[in-house]
Amino acid sequence: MPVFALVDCNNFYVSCERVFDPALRDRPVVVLSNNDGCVVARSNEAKQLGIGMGVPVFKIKNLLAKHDVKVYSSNYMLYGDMSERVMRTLCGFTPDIEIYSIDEAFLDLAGFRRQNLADYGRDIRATVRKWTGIPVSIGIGPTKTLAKVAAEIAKKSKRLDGVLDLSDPDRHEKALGYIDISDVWGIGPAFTRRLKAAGITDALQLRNADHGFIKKQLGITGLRTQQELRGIPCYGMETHPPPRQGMVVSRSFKQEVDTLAELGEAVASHIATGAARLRKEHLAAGVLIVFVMENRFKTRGGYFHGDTVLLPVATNDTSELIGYGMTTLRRLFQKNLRYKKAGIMFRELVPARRIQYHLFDPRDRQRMNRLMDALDFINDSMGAGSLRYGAEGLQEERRWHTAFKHRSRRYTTDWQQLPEAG
DNA sequence: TCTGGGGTCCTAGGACCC
DNA sequence: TCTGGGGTCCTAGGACCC
Repeated sequence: MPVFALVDCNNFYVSCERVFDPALRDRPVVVLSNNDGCVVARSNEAKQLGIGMGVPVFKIKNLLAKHDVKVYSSNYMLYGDMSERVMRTLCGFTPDIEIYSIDEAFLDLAGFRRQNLADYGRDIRATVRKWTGIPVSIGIGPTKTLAKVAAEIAKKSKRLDGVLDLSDPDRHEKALGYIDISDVWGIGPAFTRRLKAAGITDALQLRNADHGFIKKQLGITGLRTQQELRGIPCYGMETHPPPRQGMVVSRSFKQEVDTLAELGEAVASHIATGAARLRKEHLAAGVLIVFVMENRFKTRGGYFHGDTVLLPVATNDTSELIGYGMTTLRRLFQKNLRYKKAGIMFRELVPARRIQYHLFDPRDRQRMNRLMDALDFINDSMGAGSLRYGAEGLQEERRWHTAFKHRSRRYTTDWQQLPEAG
């Protein structure tokens, strides 16, 4: 039987910014989504001001100004690099680790049962803090869902020192009573509504509810969540990530766009990004989907316009994919529409080494592979976007670009942007 | 005026077949 | 005029996660 520990970075993006700017400590700080649209991370001080997760920035402009909240655009290069450092540190404590997201990992501590697990957790927490500067909370339990519950309480409680061990079933009842139904892993807004309508408001009530009722209301997923709250594991450790099923690259625009030329640049650049990612993962796509979207808050419906291309041979060749992408976009494009977002999806992914070639394929694929290798080498060593296709556009300021008005420096991944000691 | 991006899984319903 | 039943596969939409 595994013992799950969830290690959860506190306010991760904000914590990353604080590592490199200690002046942000004890101050309200928020980090924004792409295009500086919504709040995606908040310091505890910002949470206390009532700033919600996912709130559009324009709705809280006054609040931000009034309390002098420090605002940052997303800096994914920085956060991705900090995440790697945290995960590497965790790997030193056990080989049985599942990296669940950029800021969370499950560890299997079954081999450490003879020690005091909470002590071991505190050791992990202190080490991560010392080596990376990132504060974490740790929850321990017999299922992933209970480990999540424990971490949630550990994060909020002042007395717990950031670690809570719920491996003893006698402690479940009290812990579950603290947890609002909407904070349970697997219970989102729709399930919360259904459960609250039936008078179920906390995790303890959910655990004790009639399982036939839960199955009927929430389906098999809800039932699993309930089982997990009862200490019966439905989800195991996934130490090796399953192969991905698809890949999406999309961005909304700084300003709305109404010309085919601009949309073409956006789509071509998303294809270039996605194809490079495919090559990095040694995959090729059998299907390309191109889509453009109008402003979903202004259009009554039907704001999504997409079209699918079945590729004759699975490919990760940027130039070939841009060719198909542009043909598709021309079919899709409508004059007099104002577009707010463009994107591409790759589906039917196959390992690049096992591509099924065509007898009468007109392309010299080996030659193109060598070209892509050279392209990737240059962009890896000189920075993404150093070498681009003309179709992606070359101008500095375009309406379709994404806004990042408050981005911090790439402290850890760019020699030009190292932190300076004064 | 201003509202992110990238994933997975489950389910219901339709098409199709025998 | 009567008018089955069951299996599989696919897709779209909904729900969830971070």
